[in-house]
Amino acid sequence: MIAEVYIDIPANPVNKPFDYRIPESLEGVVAPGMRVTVPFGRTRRLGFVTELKEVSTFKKLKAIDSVEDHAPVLTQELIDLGRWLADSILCPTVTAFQAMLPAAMKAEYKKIIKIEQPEQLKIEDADLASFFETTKQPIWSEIVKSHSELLKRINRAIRQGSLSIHQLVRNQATVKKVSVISVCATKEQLRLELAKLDDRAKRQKEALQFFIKQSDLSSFHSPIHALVKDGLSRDAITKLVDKGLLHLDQMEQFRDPYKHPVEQTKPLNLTDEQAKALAPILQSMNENEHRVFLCHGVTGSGKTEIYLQSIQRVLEHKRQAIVLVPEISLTPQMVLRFKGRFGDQVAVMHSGLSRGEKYDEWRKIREEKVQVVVGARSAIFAPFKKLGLIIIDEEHESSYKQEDMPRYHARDVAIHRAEKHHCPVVLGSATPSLESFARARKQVYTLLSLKERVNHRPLPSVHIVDLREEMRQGNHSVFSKELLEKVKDRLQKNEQTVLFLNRRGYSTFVMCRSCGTVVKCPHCDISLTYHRTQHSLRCHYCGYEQNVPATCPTCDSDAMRFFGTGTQKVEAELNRLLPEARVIRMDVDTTRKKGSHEKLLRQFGEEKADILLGTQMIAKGLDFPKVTLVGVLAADSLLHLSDFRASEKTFQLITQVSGRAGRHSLPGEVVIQSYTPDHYAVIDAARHDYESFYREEMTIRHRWGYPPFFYLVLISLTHPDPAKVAVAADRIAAILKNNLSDSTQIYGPVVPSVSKIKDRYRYQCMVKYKREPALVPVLHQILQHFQETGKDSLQVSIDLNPVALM
DNA sequence: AGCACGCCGACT
DNA sequence: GTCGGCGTGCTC
Repeated sequence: MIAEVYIDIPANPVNKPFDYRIPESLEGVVAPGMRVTVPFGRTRRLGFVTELKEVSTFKKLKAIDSVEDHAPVLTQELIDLGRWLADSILCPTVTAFQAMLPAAMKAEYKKIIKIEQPEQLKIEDADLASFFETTKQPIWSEIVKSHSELLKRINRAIRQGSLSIHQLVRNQATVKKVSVISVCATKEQLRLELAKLDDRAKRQKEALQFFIKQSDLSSFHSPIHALVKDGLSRDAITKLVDKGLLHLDQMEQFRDPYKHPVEQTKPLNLTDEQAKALAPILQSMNENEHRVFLCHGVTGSGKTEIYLQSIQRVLEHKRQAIVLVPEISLTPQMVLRFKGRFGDQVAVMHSGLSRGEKYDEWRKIREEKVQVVVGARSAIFAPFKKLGLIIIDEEHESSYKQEDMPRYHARDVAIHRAEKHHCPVVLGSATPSLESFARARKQVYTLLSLKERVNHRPLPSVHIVDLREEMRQGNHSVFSKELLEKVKDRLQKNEQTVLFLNRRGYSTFVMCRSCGTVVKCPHCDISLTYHRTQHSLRCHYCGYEQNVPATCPTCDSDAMRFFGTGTQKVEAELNRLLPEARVIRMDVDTTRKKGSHEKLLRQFGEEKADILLGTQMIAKGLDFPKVTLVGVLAADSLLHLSDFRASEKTFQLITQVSGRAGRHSLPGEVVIQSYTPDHYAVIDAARHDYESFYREEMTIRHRWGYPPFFYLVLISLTHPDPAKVAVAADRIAAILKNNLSDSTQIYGPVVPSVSKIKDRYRYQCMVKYKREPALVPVLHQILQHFQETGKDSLQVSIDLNPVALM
């Protein structure tokens, strides 16, 4: 038998299956979807078996070395999905496979130097021989790092055959094991041993007495650490194991990040609206019919309950469900809602888990120990065999699109998988993406509308504050008079406030007042942000950090001033203006440590703070009864991005943040501060009028030829040498113009607004098209010709349907 | 991605 | 003459 194998090298020239002979010893063991180690060129690599066959067009086949998995890690459906994905987003097929598996399953490659002829080596190079005698595990890469002076001599020894190099392929995935003790003796035998034991063996006697006391010895088993915790001695137990009275077993265990028992909840009564929305989803499941639903429901309209009750039906049908939630709203609160309803049938996948935990959650899915997975983007690849439903909450979120290779959109993958499984997809959002809403309008998707909050809580009243007016009246603070008054009022009433600002750090840039120089990152084309806690300037793109210059680096004047406002500055302002207020700040800087995100939210929930101040990450999912005021400090901070989705993002953000107010019995109020208070994104968000925003934005998209009216492709090039990128960009633009149809428009090459990142200069070309059959072949050709490998080379990245034009 | 092959310059 | 620079091309 012959296996087709995709080699674990994400590069163009090896992006095709390689044939390998299956040795007799592995006949019947190797199956499609398994990982194998194979000899490749002069190295050994991991590969994915995609197919078995009888004949190959190749004459001399190498044999598979070993199999890495007992059972396939990719189902047939996922293998096909990987191929489809690679084709549709132009990435190597292995990259697609890799994305479907937890990181722990990525192979680790090591080269180890082995001594073949110790005697010969001693004669030829006694020095080297003694070096290898003292190093236990001579790993090639480590020797290159710390003993590079030896390399020449090692190479010569290899040529002469006294040393050789061994390629190791290590699978990082490890299964956690626990030692379990059972008893393989009768009580009689135990009593006999007890009598025989020396008086000094006090601990062994204790242990024996413990086991004699057990009611049912034959079925007794317990992890060894539990026995130790109960006061028995580990040494005594192992002694008894040695004597053959006890038995020690290794048992596989899942690492469980959510081990606390969860109180079970029951389905809630649905409102008429909710019931009306749920019915067609259930019907579609009953009929095994693939349909895409767009559930457009205002914040607080009870979409989650609809999800939960649809999943209920999935489980009744003995099928499985995937629930995608944006990473930042995958809070413990959210997880609890699903665990509360479905208990241990739920696996959770998100970045906060350790490698091992993620691997175990994944294994629970593959081994069919769970029926539901709640997770961020990559959970869309959960290896379920009988999918009954896929839910994508907050469907408009840009985090569903992976921003680096493989650049897939979880929504597209979901729809593709659901088609294969003949099951529905439910997209949920209070602010659907224009693409999705347009499809619903065209009846490609089925629209489900929830216009009211559950229990008929009114949507919060929204006030827009004109910051220009505020400036004219001499108020240069980050707080308008109105907002500050309202915050004070909440403090007095013992209610809580959420303040939202989309910038972290203290101030966004440092400028010299006398010559206008702005301090920039030496590696990126971006101004540095001042962080007050460390009193340093930092680059939010590459992490570069430097001290604040005392004088201007250009003109040497000491007129360096801080401009722009970040969360740190707002925090300082709050402390100054309202010293009695307790403030929690949440941004990347305060939530870097594992678990701190949850900790801060818990503190706020327990009313240990009056004000929650934060960036993006507080816009979603928060549901605290005492929050009656939400302030958006700079509503237009996103509007000035040179991105056709700027208005859409602004509208979504304001709507989402506003939704945090007044979710319970106390009525909510929202204050939006803006320099462009008459922008339709601001006004429509304030009026909670999605339809109106949709109409205005669609007119603009139509006028400028943006999605959903046209499709986009963004081709980005980077190179350390600005001249080289420019040349390549020109040539690529020419190829596009020559090979694509006339109705397709090619823009660029242009230098993007951030022209350099991490010492690499950037250029971009954009393609706008409606129908373009030649597109994929032409893009393939470009990748083939221009994509180089290596660090100081031209990097070409192609983004089909980009979500951001950065 | 690695690694070898291969063809040019500056050294024991 | 050799060592070693990195351009090119292949890996079932």
